[in-house]
Amino acid sequence: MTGAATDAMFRALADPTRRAIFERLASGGEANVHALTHGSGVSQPAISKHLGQLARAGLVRGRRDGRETFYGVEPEGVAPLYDWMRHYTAFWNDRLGRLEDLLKRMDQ
Amino acid sequence: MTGAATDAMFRALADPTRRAIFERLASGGEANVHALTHGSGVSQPAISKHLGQLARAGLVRGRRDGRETFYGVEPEGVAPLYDWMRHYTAFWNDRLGRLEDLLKRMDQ
DNA sequence: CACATAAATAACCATATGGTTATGAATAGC
DNA sequence: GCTATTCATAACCATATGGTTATTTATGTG
Repeated sequence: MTGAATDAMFRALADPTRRAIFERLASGGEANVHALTHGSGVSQPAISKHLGQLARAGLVRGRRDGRETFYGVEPEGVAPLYDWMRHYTAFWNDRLGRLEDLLKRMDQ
Repeated sequence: MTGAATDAMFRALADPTRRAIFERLASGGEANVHALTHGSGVSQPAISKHLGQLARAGLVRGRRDGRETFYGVEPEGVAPLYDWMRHYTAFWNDRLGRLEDLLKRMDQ
């Protein structure tokens, strides 16, 4: 039905702590686990678990550097969200479809 | 931070059964609880509870008619999703922003 | 080498969540 | 008026989920 990727993504984004992590990485760029833990209100293991879920959903990616791991957003990871919106809501389908047509015409 | 509406929406869409209900209403138009229950794999009370959560998230709306309640999607309810995508991902911000500019120019 | 720091994992716990059956309240139909 | 139907709500239950405190494994640093 809805595809495993879509499911994982929606579930990953359902938790406010995880959304906060994603939003921070999206706005501020890469950060290591230590930095993400600081001021998050939860423990380091909690952050690591959230990062794991976000990574499994394709929303972030970890880059190991020595004893640190730097995480950053995976921009393409949000695509299922776009597709879902496009596919299942007539309103946004019209709107986004019209926009996509325009873009296509511009590129020609 | 993320706004109560956004939070309610993401949580409502996190469950596959609820997404299925929304998708069905989006594709097939209004339906009453009885019809939505049929073939859903879960009981009528479960469907009613899901509809309640979707309604509280602003994603669907119920219209009482006699002893039936017809539910349909609330197209504007998905807006927080669009806003979130637009705001927190540079990739889609560029893409959607560019598209919105084009639309605006077309309207003038 | 000894020690500190970073992050992942393990083990555990309280609670949120999605489901169930039973019941209630309102409306339709014979 | 009696009965059936539709939906919402109540009460309850099993499990998923998000959190915690160890602990382990690497990697730096004195």
